[in-house]
Amino acid sequence: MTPPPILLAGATASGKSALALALAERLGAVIINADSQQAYGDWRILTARPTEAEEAQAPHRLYGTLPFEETLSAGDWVRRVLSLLEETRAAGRTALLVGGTGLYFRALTEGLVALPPVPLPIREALDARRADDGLGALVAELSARDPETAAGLDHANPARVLRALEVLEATGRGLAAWQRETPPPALPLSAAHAFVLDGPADWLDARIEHRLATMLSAGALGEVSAARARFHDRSLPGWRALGARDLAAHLDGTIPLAQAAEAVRLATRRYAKRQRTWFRNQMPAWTRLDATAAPDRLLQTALKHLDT
RNA sequence: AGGGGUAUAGCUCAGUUGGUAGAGCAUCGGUCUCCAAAACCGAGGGUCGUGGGUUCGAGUCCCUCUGCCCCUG
Repeated sequence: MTPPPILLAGATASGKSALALALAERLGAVIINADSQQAYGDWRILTARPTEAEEAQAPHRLYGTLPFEETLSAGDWVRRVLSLLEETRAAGRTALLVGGTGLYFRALTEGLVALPPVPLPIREALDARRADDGLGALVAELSARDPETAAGLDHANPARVLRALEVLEATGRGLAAWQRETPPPALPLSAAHAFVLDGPADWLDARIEHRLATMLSAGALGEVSAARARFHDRSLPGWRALGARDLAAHLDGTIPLAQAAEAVRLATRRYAKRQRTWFRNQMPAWTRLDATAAPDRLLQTALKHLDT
């Protein structure tokens, strides 16, 4: 019988890739990416994606496959993961999902509304209206047409308001109505081993700083430079990777490297904070692993939890 | 050395004709049902460089000293 999938979440720079690799080698597992940015083919150094050498040590899936112009929505990710789970099960291997995108894990383990994709023109039209008329007008419209969804929404948050409207436009039904019919999760927590790798904030800060230096000396600027030459539109999804725009600005000659590096450091810290808040409050049932433990010890602890 | 300027939150700065201080960023906490390395919400924090003076009352006016910046020698 195939062992249940293992889920490993952790803030950026917490050391989850290293633990995942050690676990995968030990268990013969297939590592599956659960990180929105490491999916991009054009980023490797910048997103701390596993190196080719590391990828050679165990099978890696969903890394570096996404085009720069595209995004990997939670639904996209779950669909791809489901077929990969099927594949690993058929091969009799353990699936090891590793990443820092909390929403992906939630969609997988708690279920996601079965909504058809929203046509791009609808989304673009709403973006344009927001720019012209302002968010307030859109909130007013939503409140009038779909009061139920509007009632439970943060009216100051453009992303939420736009999402509610685009669903209404595309399907003729309100988001709240759809959400009542959320199907059961594809992979409930009870059918998996779920870990959160976490350590103290200052410990993580030091790791972030150190990793940034490593990235820069490993050629992060060259990577950004290549993207800069190919993708002129800085609003493309691929440019959302932390540090991409800051380093590109330095290459543009707009800001000195030290300033760009500091901006990247801050952005990364803020991101790590959001991740830790999510893990702390949205994933209470996940088993905590002490990220500050020595690698061997960390591996042993994880294996021990898997035995039971 | 002389002349001028400046000193307010961790940082950059606002503080109107004197009425015991604000913003942005940072920090901390939180939200999150598919653009999520996204998009948002909230909170804490300042003996206003030092010592004196004027005044009912001084970040705000006057003087002293100290630090920093500019100009002249």
